[in-house]
Amino acid sequence: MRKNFPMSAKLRDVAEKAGVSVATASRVLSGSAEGVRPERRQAVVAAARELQYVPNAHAQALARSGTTHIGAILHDVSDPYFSEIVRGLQRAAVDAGQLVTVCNSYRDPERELAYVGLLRSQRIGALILTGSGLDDRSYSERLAAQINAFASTGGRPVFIGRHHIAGDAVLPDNVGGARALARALVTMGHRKFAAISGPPLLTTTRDRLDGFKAGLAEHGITLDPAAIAPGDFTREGGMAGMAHLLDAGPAGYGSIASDATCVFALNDAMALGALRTLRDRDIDVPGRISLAGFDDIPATLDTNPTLTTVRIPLAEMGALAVSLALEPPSDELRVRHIRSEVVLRESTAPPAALSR
Amino acid sequence: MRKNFPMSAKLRDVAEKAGVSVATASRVLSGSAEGVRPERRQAVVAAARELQYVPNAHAQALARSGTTHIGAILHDVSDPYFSEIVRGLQRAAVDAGQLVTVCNSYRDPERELAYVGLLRSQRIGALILTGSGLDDRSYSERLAAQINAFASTGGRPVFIGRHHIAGDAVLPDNVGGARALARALVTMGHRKFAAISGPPLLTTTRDRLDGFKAGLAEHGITLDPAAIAPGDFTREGGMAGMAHLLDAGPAGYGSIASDATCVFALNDAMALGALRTLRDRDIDVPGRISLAGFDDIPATLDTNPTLTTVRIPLAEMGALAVSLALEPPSDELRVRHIRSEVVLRESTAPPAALSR
DNA sequence: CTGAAAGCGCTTACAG
DNA sequence: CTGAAAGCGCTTACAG
Repeated sequence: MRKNFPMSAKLRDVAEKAGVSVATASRVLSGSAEGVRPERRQAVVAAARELQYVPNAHAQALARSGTTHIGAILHDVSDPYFSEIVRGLQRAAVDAGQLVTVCNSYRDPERELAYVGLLRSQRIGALILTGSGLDDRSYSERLAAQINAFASTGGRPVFIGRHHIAGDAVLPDNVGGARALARALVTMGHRKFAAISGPPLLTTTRDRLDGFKAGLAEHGITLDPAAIAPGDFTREGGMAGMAHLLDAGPAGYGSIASDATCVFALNDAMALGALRTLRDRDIDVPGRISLAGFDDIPATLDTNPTLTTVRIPLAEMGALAVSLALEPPSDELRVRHIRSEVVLRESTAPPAALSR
Repeated sequence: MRKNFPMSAKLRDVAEKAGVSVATASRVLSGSAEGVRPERRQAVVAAARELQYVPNAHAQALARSGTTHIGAILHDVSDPYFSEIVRGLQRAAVDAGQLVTVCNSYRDPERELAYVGLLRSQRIGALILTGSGLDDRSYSERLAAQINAFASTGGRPVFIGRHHIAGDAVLPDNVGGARALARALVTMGHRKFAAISGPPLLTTTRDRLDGFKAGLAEHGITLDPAAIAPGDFTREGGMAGMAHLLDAGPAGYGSIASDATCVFALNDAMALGALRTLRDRDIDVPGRISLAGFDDIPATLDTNPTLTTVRIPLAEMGALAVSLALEPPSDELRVRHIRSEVVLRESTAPPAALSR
């Protein structure tokens, strides 16, 4: 590509114009040495400006064997959960003088693996793998092989979210957050629950569901498996999940609306969808049914009612991952546990039976 | 960086292991030639896999003088407007086998300029400048100089949004959309309007405001300058803008609430903020005041009431920009005009005086 | 303080 | 079909 175009000015052009050697030009332009006579320095700077010189980063990367590029692989930048993480990641990366290449895997393991290879070939210094791990043996092993190869050549992989692979990681407290949420809802007076789940193999799904069940169990409450609708962490999934609960419902009850008083959607995107379905059917939230999500994405403040959720500091997690990746490597695994926090808003209230 | 680490396998290693020359190894691995004897081909492939060989993209870029990388500079990926554009951009880029590096300028001209340089040095093949232009002479000239330098070496710049710089562009119809919105609102019965504006120098702000005024003017209605609150295209700006309108209001009226029946927030993010302020003050929307935004970001469906807005196909714009950038260069300027469309939802209704 | 030269890891005419 | 060699545009010991 770009075959028959005038090439952009190169270091040699600058050096010639300034009447110095390329070595000297390189020294002043990449600042690696301050020991250049002021007059020459200025000549070089002037020549570079005049020629609109921009160094060829590839040549630099090759000569230095290293880049100032970070790679990030995540589900989808336009998903608010990830876009918040990316925000923090970008901020921290820029502060450290790093550029970041963002790749959307759409939760496709093959695509993720392919991106790891692509980013490795870019000789990125660090790779942030954002998003849930997968309870899949073969996938984990293949990913681990790639990641280890990357790390063995000095690359710095960092995971955000629980994976079945040893490595530096930033781990949100999905279990603890969901447990705390369950406790809060029980304290509020709820006894019968339903849930809208996430993709079955994601560790995030499992952790949040396990945590929630554990919180209920503390009060002797169990979550009827029939009251767990399948979901996929999207708004549409939340709509469908809620419809599933309302229409099919736990066997014998006809509909959860006549039974459960509170629904836990495993993430906010689905909670937004669930809220939409409830509203379309004129089911009052929280009057007739309470609804809670997880993540605390910005949109939770714009719904009416505002959404009860579990806050995890997404942007901070992104920034933290970058700083982990940029710290000098160490022999021991670095894992940062991120506290989550229940945020009670308008979508949850004591069940009608109590408030009557 | 990565100094005392075992280097990753290089082509020479693969070639040795396979018992062929690096030329041959290169040919089979980069597929540039199918004319390699099957047995050797297989040996090379096997060796590459065994060594976990990943080509060094920098060496390739240098040897080929070209990359498969696209750069994009935009305000902020976590802003839903841009995150939608990025989604489309990513999709189209990946389909074309391109990686994309996303840079957040935060609307800082200096930062934007710096990124253009950085991306040029990465020898990206195309650069997508996303976001509004700026009515600023000095900025436009400096940016134009950089862009022209990029283009003159075969780079493909594409603008999304109106800039004061000649170049291929994807242009949403801000003027027409705002005009159509004004018409629709007048048809609905509104006669007195207020607005929450955007950053003053952005062409987007100007276009939307001009279009809106033009639409009102068709019906002999003028927008009182005092009824235009300053804003900044953020949710917080929308909250403040609405508060400004409610508290200060046009001189002589005390508050727009007692005068205007409809508020136009120049983008959806601000409309969300405005809605929040109205709700906090128990002002019914659309009962007492109608509210409209612009962009049709996904969140407009999750508010209650849902938000009237002007839809511009953000993801498609991103994809279109990529395809413009990837088309073979041409001598004439390519400009794609993107139609916008008024979407009436629950936040607008005939003014109370009419419906009474 | 400065320059000539080797080397970073590939690709690609050019011969054979 | 295959290999030796030049070249992509830098950086950086190594001499001076």
